[in-house]
Amino acid sequence: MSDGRALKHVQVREYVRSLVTGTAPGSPAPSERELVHRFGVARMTVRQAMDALVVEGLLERIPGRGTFVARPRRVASRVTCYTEEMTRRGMLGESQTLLARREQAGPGVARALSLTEGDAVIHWRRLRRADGSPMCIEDAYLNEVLLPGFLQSGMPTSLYEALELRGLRPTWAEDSVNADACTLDEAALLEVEQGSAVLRHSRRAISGDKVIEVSRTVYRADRFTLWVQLGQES
Amino acid sequence: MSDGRALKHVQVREYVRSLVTGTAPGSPAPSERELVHRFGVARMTVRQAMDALVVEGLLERIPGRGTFVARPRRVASRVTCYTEEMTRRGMLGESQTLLARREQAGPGVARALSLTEGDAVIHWRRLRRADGSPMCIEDAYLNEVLLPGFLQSGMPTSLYEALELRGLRPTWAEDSVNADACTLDEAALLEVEQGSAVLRHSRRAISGDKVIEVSRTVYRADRFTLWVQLGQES
DNA sequence: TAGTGGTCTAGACCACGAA
DNA sequence: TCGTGGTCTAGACCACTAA
Repeated sequence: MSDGRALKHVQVREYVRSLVTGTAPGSPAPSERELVHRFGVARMTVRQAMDALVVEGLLERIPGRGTFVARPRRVASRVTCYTEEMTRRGMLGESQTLLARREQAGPGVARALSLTEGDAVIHWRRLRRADGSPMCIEDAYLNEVLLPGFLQSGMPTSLYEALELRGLRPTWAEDSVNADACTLDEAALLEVEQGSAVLRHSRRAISGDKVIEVSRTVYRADRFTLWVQLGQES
Repeated sequence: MSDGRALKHVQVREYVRSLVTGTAPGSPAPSERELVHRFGVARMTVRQAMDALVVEGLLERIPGRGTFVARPRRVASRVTCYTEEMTRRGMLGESQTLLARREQAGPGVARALSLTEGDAVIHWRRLRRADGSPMCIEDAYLNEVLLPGFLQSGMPTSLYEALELRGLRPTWAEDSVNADACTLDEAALLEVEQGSAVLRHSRRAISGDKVIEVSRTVYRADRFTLWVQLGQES
């Protein structure tokens, strides 16, 4: 409404959105014919606007009754990094860089990053704390070609936020998780006894067609439980 | 085309779907005007058909160029049960029921199943094998009200397939995973040493608004790695 | 310039739900 | 019976792409 240049179906869509956001699921939206009169447009235009909101999951059509605010969809877990995850848990996440350098990809990392063995990668190893105590050790490998000058620009606090600025925030990830006993070195860094239970987490983080980040993280089992929401539903 | 009673936009949609399924991403779909002539329908009807395929992720429109087969979307992990998961891994999954009975829900299970403490639940405890060796011990709790006669009808091979027959297949789940050392009892059943690393997995499986199943599973860490795909992309 | 998808009109008839 | 969404028509003009 505020922009006369806007497409009509966009005007109608945003008008309806502004009406229904915040209202309870089940609340009625304006009828299509009512919007036709209000905006002086054809009914197909109104339907185009409403279709978008239905696909978006905001509205729900019930034939013979009307259009109503849909109950919010349950949505699969978002791909987050450690910093975001700890913030979500209400803990203070800190990182201590143990290693940050350019390396030549070994066979495993090369395959995971869809590179060739020997290609340049950024290896970033961090001890991560939550509320002051050790939580995990993370080894992240990044495709250097996609991140020119990354090492020189100073390491960011949140990797994924830094990637977002470059339009490379991962929107999809392949994760694997298993249990193990920690090694002597890990025990020292995590401040637990050797052989304590740990959660090993591997990730391939992807944005578009590109594998952005590959990481292996070892979590203290006494401090960390992984949470996942699966599937997609109405 | 085979059914003259079918809605026109459905006819067009399924005709286009049959044309493009199996063809490589980037292959052109028929143009909208071509379909108008072929089916003798209005262009809006064709657009309705194509819109559905675009929303579905099968097609991709490029203004000024045409409509093309989209590259398949990466999709978040489906909610699967043990039987399906082992089949997917190419292993033979077997189960030995250790316990299957009606119980009164304790406080934890009641809350997880959105019931009241003392409500009737089905408790099903199984030792699960893969290719003959122990893989995990699973304790599943089901809302008895949703599954009348479930215990009497004989326990199914695949829980989720059985639920599907009743229209209660979980399409969404909240999972949590952590690492631990196994207890003496668990060690005996899993045929590992006491204190061996295990993966503890909890699930709340949901269909629609209803919590269908709550389970706690302890996996042998030497045999099991959990795989998860996160996010949703193009 | 010709073809494509994007937008839009001004009607129409239908099945279904509620009163 | 009346209002709702579902389907459908037969056009129109636009911006963009490719030849």
